[in-house]
Amino acid sequence: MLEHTFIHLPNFGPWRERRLWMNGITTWDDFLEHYGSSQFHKMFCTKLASSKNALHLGDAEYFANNLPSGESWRAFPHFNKVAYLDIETTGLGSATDYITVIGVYDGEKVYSYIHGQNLDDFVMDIQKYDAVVTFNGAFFDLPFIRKSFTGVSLPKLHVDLRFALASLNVTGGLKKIETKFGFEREDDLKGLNGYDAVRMWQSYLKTKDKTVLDRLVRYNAADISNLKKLMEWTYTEKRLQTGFDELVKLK
DNA sequence: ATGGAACAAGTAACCAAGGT
DNA sequence: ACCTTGGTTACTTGTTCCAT
Repeated sequence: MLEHTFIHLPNFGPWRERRLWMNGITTWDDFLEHYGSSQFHKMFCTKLASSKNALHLGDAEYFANNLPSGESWRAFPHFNKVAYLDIETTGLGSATDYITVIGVYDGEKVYSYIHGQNLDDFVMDIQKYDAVVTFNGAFFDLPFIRKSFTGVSLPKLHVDLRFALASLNVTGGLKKIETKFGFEREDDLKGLNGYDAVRMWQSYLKTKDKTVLDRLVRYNAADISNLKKLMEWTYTEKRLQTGFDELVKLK
């Protein structure tokens, strides 16, 4: 979707972008060809040349900086190193709360980082990724991570599904949305919520029972693997919402 | 060329919202 | 308890484009 995107140009909103599409200018190359010699459009052409270069180099940060934050979903299929991320903590963020588990799903495998074991490995490992996908991560997970690991560098490109889904009129918490989509969880994970994750950790600390910790880690893993399916659905719906495919098909 | 209507984008202030 | 974004509203600025 990026090479059809013009909304990152200054003074360009959805309406101007749509007008370009209607006039048959559907790609950056179309624009450069059509306006390349125009003095008036020089600024725009320079910007689009940078965009082409950034896409070629796989520079996800460029698009994170230039796309309006509600439009970062457009970059999603262009980068394959995507971290679906979710954390469990001892609470909602009072001074003494800390992270118990971080789960990262790369689309194939789940990596679990556990307090007291390998939690710190997260700081190095997360640098491999171009983008991060969360549910409500802009509020909760990412600030909590930044507070816990000062100076950690997280991928700049971020799709927060809570907001993306809300703009598609899908609202409510993650569990409610999963039910709406018919996603199933393992039997012993059904009905668990974030507060249960707090209690499982406390129980693990008290009893040192590995099966309790294992259940907490699997609960976390279930959250992130569902994020991928939601992201893919969100991408197709958001793309449909722009009207791009419909407009281009008419040509 | 110029004025101005119509609409888009930008800005600022405020509020609502889900997660562990 | 705590976080940060998007939606809403009301307003200002900017752009397009038609009538003159």
